This record gives sequence, structure tokens and C-alpha cells, in this order.
Amino acid sequence: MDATAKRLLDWYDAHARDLPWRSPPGAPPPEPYRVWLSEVMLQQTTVAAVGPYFAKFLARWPTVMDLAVADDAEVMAAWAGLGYYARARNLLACARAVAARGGVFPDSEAALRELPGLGAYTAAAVAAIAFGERAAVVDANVERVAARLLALDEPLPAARSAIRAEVMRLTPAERPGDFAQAMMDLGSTVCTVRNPRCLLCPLAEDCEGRAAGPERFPVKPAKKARPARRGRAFWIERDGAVWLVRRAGKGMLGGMRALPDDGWAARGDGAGEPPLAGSWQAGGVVRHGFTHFDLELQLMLYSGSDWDSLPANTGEWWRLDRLEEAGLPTLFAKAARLALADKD
DNA sequence: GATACGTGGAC
DNA sequence: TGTCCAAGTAT
Repeated sequence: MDATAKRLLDWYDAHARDLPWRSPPGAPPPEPYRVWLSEVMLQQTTVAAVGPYFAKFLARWPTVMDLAVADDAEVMAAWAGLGYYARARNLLACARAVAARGGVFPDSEAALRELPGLGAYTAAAVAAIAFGERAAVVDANVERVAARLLALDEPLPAARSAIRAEVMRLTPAERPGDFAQAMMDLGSTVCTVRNPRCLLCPLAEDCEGRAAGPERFPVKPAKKARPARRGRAFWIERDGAVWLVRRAGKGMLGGMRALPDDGWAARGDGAGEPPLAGSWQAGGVVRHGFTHFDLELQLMLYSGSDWDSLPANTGEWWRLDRLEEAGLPTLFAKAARLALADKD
């Protein structure tokens, strides 16, 4: 085994984080279902945010077969607030694909890579952690650790092939899953984006980037400014219930329950019409930052009583005293909070 | 390779 | 307070 890998595993044996989806260092791996579920939730999402969602999903759908027969609406609602909702849609598609093969996950990186929602990272992570395959697990933590070890001047994303080659070279045949998790723990607790704790690092003696200033690595391209968009959302209330719709299956907040809106997501100009003609009044503004634009959402309150003109089968009346269960994404949860606060 | 796709925490 | 960013994937 490579000496660097050995140092890292020794460090992991002493310092591994205790996480709900993880086995202790050297212990038999968790069930593939748990590894897969946690890895999908952890895509671009912090450990702290995932914790309660992982517990909720595992309690409600203890096995992949349970998840495969779940109602889409329940799964989407359970995912609400976690973000990147394509993950929830792919989670269901993947569970059903696994159920179709008897509820048994494929055990190789290449076969896992064919499942919905499993890209290069997740396929390698599940293969290494759940099945002990020697696969190159490269996430943002590992990229940072590797770029610093090599003092890699080439900027991302072009540097990824060199990083992947280095990670593959370092990954041991013994305990590849622990090695992957050790690299990620190191990146998140020691080799951090800002103020890395080199004095605590088990790989300091191997690190080319330490002397040059580890924070220089990895080199990243400049960020683009986020444009601003405006839109309107429509609050229609009747007898202690609000009118909710289901968003289209793709695109922004796809597949999620929502307030009706004017199409800001698709057009960006907020040109769409309210679902009811008649009297509307402004009810405040919600500001919400998405990955690639900032939204200023004008909440519009309906003050008429022509509810029967709502297009049938395009939405549902949802009781206000159970609004938490609707599974609104954060943007619309904020808007609902505003609408209900205005009534006081 | 570039872009769309959420959210909340850290500093 | 605004900026950066996180266990990425699909197209």
C-alpha cells in the first residue's frame, strides 16, 4: 500500500467522524441502500442538512423495495427543503430500477453508473463504500486535497483528469471505502477551503502545496455575477385552505407542490397571468437566491370569490393548518409564511 | 466544456 | 451583509 494512503487510513482509524449512514473504520459496510441514499442526499449538500432527512427517509422507507412502491407525491414532499429536486425524481426512478432486479443493487462501479442519479462520484462512492471496490472517489473535498498534495497549478475543471489519476493511484486495494471517506473527512475537517489546519494533517509531509500556500489550490475560474429576476406568486384562499399546484416534472423545482406563479422560472420576465381574473392586491416580497439567479418574488393576494373559475384538475385546495405537510420548496414556504403573517 | 439546478451555514 | 461553497448529475 502507498505510504500516503497508509498514513491517511491510520488517521481515519483515530479521527473518523461518526455519521448515521456510516460504519466505524474497519467494520463491515452498511447496507447498499443506506450508502446510496446518503450519497444522493449528500450531493452538493452539507452533512448537517442531510441528517434529519436521512433519518426521516429511513424510518418511512426502510428498504429500497419500500421506496420503490412509494407515492411520488409523498417522496417529493419528504424531500422538500433539501434542494436539487431532480435528485428526488431520480431517487424514485433508481429505487424502481433496483426493485425490478429484485431489490438488489448492482455491485460494480460500471453497473451502478447506469442507474438514474448516479454519476461518476456516486457510482464510485457506492462501489467503494458498500462493495469494497477499488474505485476513484472524487468529490470537491478529494479534489481539494489532491490539488494541494500535487500543488496543481492547472485550474479546474481541466485539472480533473490529473486529479482522478492521482486519486486512483493512491486508492488502496484494502479498505478503498474507508480511504474514500478518510479523504472526504480530511477535506472537510483539516484540509478546509479556508484556514487549513496543516499542523494537524497526517499528509503534511507528502504535500507539495503546503509550502506554496495551500489555499492557492485548487485554482478555480472566476465566478460570474448572478442576474436578477422578478416574478409573482398567487395566493388564493378559501375557507381555511389555499390553492396549490404541482409544477412540471422538469426544470426549476420540478415535480414539487407550489403556489401558482407567473412563469418567472421559464421566461424570467414574469409575464404570465394569474389563474383567476379579478381583484388582486400586493402582499409583500420574497427574496430568494438560487444557484444561477436571484429572485424577487412579488406575492399577490386574491380578494375575490370567483373560485369556481379555477381550472379544474390543475391544483388542489390545501388546508392551512396542515400546510407544513404540503412539502413546499423553500421559496414557496417563505411566500406562504408571508401570506399568513400578513393576516395578523 | 458549459449551463441548469436549491438551500443554508460559515466567515 | 454579501460571498463562497457543499459527499454532483443531466444535458
